[in-house]
Amino acid sequence: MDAATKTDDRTASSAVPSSLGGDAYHHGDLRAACVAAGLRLVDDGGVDALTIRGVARATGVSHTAPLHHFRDRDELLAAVAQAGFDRLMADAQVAIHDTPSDPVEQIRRYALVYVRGAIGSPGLFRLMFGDAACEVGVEAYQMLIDLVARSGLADGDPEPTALLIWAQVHGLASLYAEGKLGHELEDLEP
Amino acid sequence: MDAATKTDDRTASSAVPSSLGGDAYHHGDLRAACVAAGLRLVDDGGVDALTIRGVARATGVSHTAPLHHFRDRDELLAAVAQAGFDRLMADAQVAIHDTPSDPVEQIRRYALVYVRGAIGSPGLFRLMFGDAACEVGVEAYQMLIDLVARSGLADGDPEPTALLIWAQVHGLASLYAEGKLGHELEDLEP
DNA sequence: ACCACGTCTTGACAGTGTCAACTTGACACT
DNA sequence: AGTGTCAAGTTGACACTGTCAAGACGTGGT
Repeated sequence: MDAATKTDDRTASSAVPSSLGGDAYHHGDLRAACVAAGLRLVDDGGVDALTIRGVARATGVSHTAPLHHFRDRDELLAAVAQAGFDRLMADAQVAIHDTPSDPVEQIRRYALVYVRGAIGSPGLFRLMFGDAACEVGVEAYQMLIDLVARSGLADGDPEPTALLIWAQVHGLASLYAEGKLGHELEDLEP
Repeated sequence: MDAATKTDDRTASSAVPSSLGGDAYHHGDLRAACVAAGLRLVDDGGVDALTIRGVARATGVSHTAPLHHFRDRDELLAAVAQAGFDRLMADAQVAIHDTPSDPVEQIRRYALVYVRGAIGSPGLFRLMFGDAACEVGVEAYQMLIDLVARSGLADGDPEPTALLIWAQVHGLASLYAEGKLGHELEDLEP
């Protein structure tokens, strides 16, 4: 067991507004520790393995301690999904940063990050798009809209085009995450 | 309902629910009844509402009776997903039957059935594509491959083209099922 | 000093999946 | 007849989960 206690880096979700109250208390930062443990549990074990008592055990606290940071299990799931989106956005930003003058190439790299994320962490991907985490993920979509707008692929409103691209990429990623695809598209990966 | 199709395999040949008065010790066809109840539970309540004890209550048997027809909960989920695919296939067959000479139109109708199914029963759709029901659903994919092969849209192997179409349609359907889309594509529905 | 509040703990309750052992009914056989 | 086998359904139990109600701990404010 590593890093279960006192995870003191920018682990996740400092972008959350102040409505969720303070952090850094007795445990150090139990909320962030729960999210980190939740990411690990989801990665090996799927969404079902992400339980309140599971993250409590993983962080070494009692079984109801996480409930002081998440109203119920759905809120814990949403927080972990938010962390997944943060990671996705960060990866996309890194992948895009190399070619700031080629928006079409940026869209392609965005799609690659998306699909690779689904392949690498199918459980997390399924949580991000398959559960009550509805509000979350809007930023990732907005990012694609901006890319399409800058690419000139769409005349006028970029949203319909972005929607189709999103659906195409999301569909491929979903099928990969479900294991329904093998290596048909491996040649897509540069 | 389309419950009594091929669900019978080991009930001793006859065992027809003659005089299903309700007091029979042996339920007429508990397996089919569990699948039907499971479809209802999933429709209103989502995948989490589909529990062994739930279908047992809905069918009026004891809480472990379904376990004689489904090894565990996953097998129950898979059976309900299979029923969903059966319904999807039947709807697609009906929609396609009108225009046997226009494969491209058939593909369009297939996609519409797919997306409409996701909108009409998001919980069932999520179960069909979001859980351990991996093996299931191959027939629906095979059907699309056949349509593409007959349409002449692909030169040679129809599978890559079918895969892209499937991903596009599946992505749209997923986003609808998750409630991430409103009515942007309503004009697609004729 | 004191008190308040946020944090965590203990303890409990209702559901759930799943197993073991038993009972009931329907068939086949000699 | 009787007997046996076996699928189908029952009760009961165990471990696990989410969630609530009180109480204990420690830190900060006054």
